[in-house]
Amino acid sequence: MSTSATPRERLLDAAGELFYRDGVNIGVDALCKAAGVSKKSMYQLFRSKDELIAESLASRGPAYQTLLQPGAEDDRSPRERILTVFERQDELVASGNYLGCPYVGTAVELKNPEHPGSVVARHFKQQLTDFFHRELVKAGAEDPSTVAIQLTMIFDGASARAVVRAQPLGGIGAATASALMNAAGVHAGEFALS
Amino acid sequence: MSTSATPRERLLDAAGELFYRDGVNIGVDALCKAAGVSKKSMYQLFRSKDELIAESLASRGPAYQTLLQPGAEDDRSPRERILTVFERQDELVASGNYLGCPYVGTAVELKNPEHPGSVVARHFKQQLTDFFHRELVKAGAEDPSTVAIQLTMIFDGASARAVVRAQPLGGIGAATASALMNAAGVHAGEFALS
DNA sequence: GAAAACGGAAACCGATCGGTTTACTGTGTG
DNA sequence: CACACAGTAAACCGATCGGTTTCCGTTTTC
Repeated sequence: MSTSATPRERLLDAAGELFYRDGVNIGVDALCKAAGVSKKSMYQLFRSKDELIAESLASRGPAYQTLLQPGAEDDRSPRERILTVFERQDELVASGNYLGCPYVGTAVELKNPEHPGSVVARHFKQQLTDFFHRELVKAGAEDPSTVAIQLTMIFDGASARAVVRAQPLGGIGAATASALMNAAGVHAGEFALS
Repeated sequence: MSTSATPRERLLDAAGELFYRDGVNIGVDALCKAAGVSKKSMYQLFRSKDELIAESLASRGPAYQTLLQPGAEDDRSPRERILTVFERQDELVASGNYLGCPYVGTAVELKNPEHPGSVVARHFKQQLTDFFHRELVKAGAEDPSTVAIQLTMIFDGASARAVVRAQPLGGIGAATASALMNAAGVHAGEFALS
């Protein structure tokens, strides 16, 4: 399984998994061993462990985004597309071994907002907010900027709940997002100017 | 300042601060040095570092609760009492050096829901939800159990936002809680049966 | 086929990890 | 006075930390 990809890919994959599962304090030795890569190679591919943290987070961004957000070919209503994010989060939690949003979790562990990993986390969260914002504009929401932020907060709040409770969410995220969108004038099946 | 309290109190104080500021991976040596307590004393006061993590979290619970929740003497409406929590969170973030809810943060770092520290975190979060629930019942909310959970999620979502953005929240938590309570039939100045 | 680059295994560095132990200094208490 | 107790300082333990270096085999490149 491992020797097929390049050392860089193997490292990014192993780092993404182990930093998430064990936290950013896992040792470089364990990381390299899991990736089947020597420390020498690692340190000539990445300047430091901190850079590897940031790069592994960034490299998993697109896949994580695809996992949560419906694609452009999904032509359901903006409201349903937004709720899809929360339903997929629900499934992710229910599938077990969910340890919270990797980006928020890493930012929490790093403590330092200027750490390159924290910068990546900030960027990813903004992308999620941007997705919500696009859909809310399509739905003709009154204040899409505020509601997009609120939906992101609900997403992270549901994530926090899943972590501290270590139990399935039971649809509470989608229910909350739904209630909030109702309050913001985004109703079922509604499109702007239609 | 430090030698006045007992070694146990000094340790719990230093642990509460350093585990929050630097994460639970801070070393026992640094902890004892900050507390002015020898490692020998520490290890005969606490079975292990893990136990110290849990005990320090638990010992700060009441103060943190008092910091966020209005006291019983505050006779404003349940809705206003609930919003007070989010306003105080806002102030906490604005005052700087906010690194997220200590309980959620520790649970995230520990990764293990059976860790004694995670158990304390779960208990504290339940207490916050219980506070919301009591106020919602007083206000005659339709589904107080669900809304109490949703408010807790908004609290933790706002906390996550503060961490990843490293900026003031600007009242977004209270605004979201407000919108959600409106949707749940909890309006300004409203008391049940009055 | 020679040379250069790639990359893994492992030793090595000083520092720190969680935890134990020894030695010593107070501070009462009989 | 003697004794026990509480507590600090510091050495000590094996393991691991992030990071560097040496060695050597394999692959690519001309």
